[in-house]
Amino acid sequence: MSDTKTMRDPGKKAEAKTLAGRVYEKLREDIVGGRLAPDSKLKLEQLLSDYSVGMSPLREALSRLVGDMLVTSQGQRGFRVAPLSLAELEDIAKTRAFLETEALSKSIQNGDDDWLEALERAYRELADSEQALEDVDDEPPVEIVSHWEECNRLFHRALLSACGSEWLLRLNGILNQQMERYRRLSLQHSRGHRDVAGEHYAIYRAAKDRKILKACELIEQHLNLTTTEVRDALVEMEQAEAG
Amino acid sequence: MSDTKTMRDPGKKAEAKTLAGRVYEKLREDIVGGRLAPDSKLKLEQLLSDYSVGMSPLREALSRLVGDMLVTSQGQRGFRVAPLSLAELEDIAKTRAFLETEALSKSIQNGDDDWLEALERAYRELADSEQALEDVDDEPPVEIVSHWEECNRLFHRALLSACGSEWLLRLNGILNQQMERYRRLSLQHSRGHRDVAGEHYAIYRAAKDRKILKACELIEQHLNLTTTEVRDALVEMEQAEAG
DNA sequence: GAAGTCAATAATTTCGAAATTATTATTGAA
DNA sequence: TTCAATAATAATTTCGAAATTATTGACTTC
Repeated sequence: MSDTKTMRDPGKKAEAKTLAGRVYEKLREDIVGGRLAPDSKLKLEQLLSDYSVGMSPLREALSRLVGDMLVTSQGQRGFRVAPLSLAELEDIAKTRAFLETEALSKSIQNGDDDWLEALERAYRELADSEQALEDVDDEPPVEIVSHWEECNRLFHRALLSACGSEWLLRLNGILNQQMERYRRLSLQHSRGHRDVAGEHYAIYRAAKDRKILKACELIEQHLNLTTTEVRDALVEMEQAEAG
Repeated sequence: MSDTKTMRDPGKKAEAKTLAGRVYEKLREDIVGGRLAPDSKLKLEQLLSDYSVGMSPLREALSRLVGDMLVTSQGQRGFRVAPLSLAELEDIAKTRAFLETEALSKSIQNGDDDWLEALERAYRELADSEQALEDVDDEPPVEIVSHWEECNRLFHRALLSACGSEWLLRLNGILNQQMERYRRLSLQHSRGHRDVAGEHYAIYRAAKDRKILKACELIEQHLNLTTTEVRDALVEMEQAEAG
């Protein structure tokens, strides 16, 4: 029987112990996953029953989300889900590319054998989950998709993990979370004309071979392709709304 | 009589309307200003009476500070002021220089006449406040120092304001706030062998003349000098503690 | 009819005590 | 004496209702 108290999995963050922490995570997932619509009002009474908690942990969770810029609050007028916009997408994408190429470059420079080993493991897990996605015909079940998203996140993390700057990673993480909102939004509109697995492999090889410039170019291209997909989806949605 | 409702001063953020917001600002100032010692425990009962508020706004303020990385919280064990360390100082300094040079470069590229005008105003205010600092003999009164800090912040803001990326500014702002904690700490130990006013003038001129590379070099040097001062002060303090 | 005032309603914000959890002190056994 | 278990204490966390503030709609006035 595994003891959860001693299971300090360093990769996965331990499940929050306080109610406030758990609500924070649930709310964040619901915002990033799009179940709470961008710019929609967050009515406290509604949330109280939806998440089955009292006022204090709920407000605490919302306050933390304000810090993450996933929720906005205007004094005495409650909370809203942070809005999405084309302009902000461009901004987030550019800034993220800037941070991520820097981190990748430093990571390849500094990364030791342990880093390479962890990178290989992360890549293989990602490749496996991408294979699993290929193997299903139509709509992949959420479980598979959700596992791929986890692997994808961990692969990117592994790539940058040796950059030597906790703050660079942290700031990039904030942007990742923002970008993830946009990406999830565009999942339905995805046309699937992209070889994401191939892109990942190329990045992995360049990093493994310590080709800094090549790896940075590839990851920038990788991010840009995602951005383009999201942008198209967003434009389409805004046109659908207007028309 | 001036109507505060219509006074939307865009530079200064309007005073928070809720109790939670005001406590947040007070707490933040007390942490950045060093009145709450790094790594010290934040006892709720103490804070309740110190800031004369109830539990809810206090916890809300603390939660937001956790998001700003000025406070840490470990589930069921309360809050602590985020610790300071030499290693983190280096990290923050490097990351900040990276973001700030990028933002300055973009700002000079994009900045129009309005930007230049605002920059000139900000510089002149800063220069005035630096003159005021020169004019007093011994310990300058807190009022003067505090005004200089405001001007300094606004000058740096004006420099970067045309960079075209809200997120770059926001992330840099987070790092500024962190750096400010360290800088305040080192104020007592400052040896005054620095011509900060001269540095500011040089940066201002380079930006005004659109010399991108020169301006970036100067601001990087400017930040590095501050970092060195802070580092020396920190080492000295740690030695004093150990000895 | 438009604009402003004022009550009624609905929402957010705040309080203080109850419940839960960590920490310390004490006791008993090896 | 040391260690483990347990009781006492101190702290954090949570609840639900009271207080405050915004919003809505009816009503009067210009």
